[in-house]
Amino acid sequence: MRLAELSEASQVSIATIKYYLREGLLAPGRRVSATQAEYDESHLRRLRLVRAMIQVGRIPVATVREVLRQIDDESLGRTVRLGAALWALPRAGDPEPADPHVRTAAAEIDRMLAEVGWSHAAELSRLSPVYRELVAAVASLGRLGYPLDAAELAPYARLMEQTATHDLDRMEQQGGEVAQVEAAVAAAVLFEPVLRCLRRLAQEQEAIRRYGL
Amino acid sequence: MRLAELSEASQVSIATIKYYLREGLLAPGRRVSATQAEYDESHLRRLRLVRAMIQVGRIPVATVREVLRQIDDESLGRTVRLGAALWALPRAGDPEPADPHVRTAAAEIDRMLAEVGWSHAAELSRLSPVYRELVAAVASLGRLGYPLDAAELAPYARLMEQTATHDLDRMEQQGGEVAQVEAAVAAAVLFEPVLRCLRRLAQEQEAIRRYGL
DNA sequence: CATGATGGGATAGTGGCACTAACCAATGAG
DNA sequence: CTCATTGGTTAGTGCCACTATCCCATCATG
Repeated sequence: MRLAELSEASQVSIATIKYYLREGLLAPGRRVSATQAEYDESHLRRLRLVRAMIQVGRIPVATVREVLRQIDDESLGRTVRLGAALWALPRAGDPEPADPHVRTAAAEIDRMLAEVGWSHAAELSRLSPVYRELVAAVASLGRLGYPLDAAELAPYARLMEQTATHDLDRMEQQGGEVAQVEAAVAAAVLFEPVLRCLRRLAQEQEAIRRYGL
Repeated sequence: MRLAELSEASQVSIATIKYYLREGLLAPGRRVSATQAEYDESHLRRLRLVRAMIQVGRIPVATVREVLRQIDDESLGRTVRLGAALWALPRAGDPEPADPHVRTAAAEIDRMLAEVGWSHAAELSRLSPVYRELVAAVASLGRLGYPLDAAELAPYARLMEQTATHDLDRMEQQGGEVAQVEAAVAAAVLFEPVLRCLRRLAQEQEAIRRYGL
């Protein structure tokens, strides 16, 4: 497959593919000669993943590069690679630890972690960028006047635990290690719009059920 | 409260507040005189909502304006106002109906709606921009090689149904109508990062549980 | 009353980011 | 031979959320 064909198959313009090559989001093709390069299915798959992360997941190019670096790091085992790829994802700034809203948010989240039984890995969790992002999100809700305590967070956490089980089940159906980690990233990133839409549809349904049309 | 005080209380720069006033995201203050204006708690609350929507929810300014217009539309009842505000939120482009991935995605979603019992409002659902966004999201997953069928969507839908119940319970705890609709928007928009983080934490937990550290 | 701060209004500029267009010399296919 | 394609490079575009600056009519204070 040449560049033009890759562009045709992926519906991504040649200029954009060149840009991705430049930015290191796509491995260079196998050089057939000094001015010809051959691309294969793996390039097409990777290109689609990149597009999906950027367009559907709205992930900045620099972050995508970082995630891909983890996916392709052969020196890591599956779990670590998966974790590393997921840890590379968050894009929110860290919370300000002096802010009182942040302090109460962190305290409630810790209580919630204990409540749902994730506390055996609470130390690990606190290291995770996801944890800090969660603190920031809960704090900003508190600042807005919608405080969330451990009791309110816990049921949501349990529901997300169930979705996570589904997610990993789906991941395990994939073949190779790279494909599995790619599937996990896809699940983490691309599934989010799906869940978001399902939740809003469910909200509409529930509102209709409660208050009529 | 004068502009400088509003800026101080909200930690939003005067220039930015002026920008929001210009863009119609914030009602002008009560004019005390030709060159003085007075702002109150409602301005502060609204300003915080706007900031949260833009910074946490990454919602474009034009969309925020549209959502606020619905929130403030006194001529609508609560349910309609809520629906209108939520319908104003989506920002993804409509799917291309000719695309085969889109067609299968739509078919599976319709089967899923029937399966989870939302079909009594399926016609309404299909009108909703959320529905079209869902179709686009599922289609793009399919294009990436991760097809989702009705059987896989349904459990997620049921889980989101449970979160939606929680959401509306929380909303009903709010006092006035505007506050309730604002709370619903906050739930729809600002809760998403919280859910996203919880899901990723849960994925980490589950990965550790399955594969060890 | 003098003076410095504050207000609204307006306009132009900034910085980040994801492309996008254009050009180039080398090369390969028909 | 001739024309299309390649990788590489550079500069430009368009959007968007601010941000900075100016203007000058007030207003608060001494």
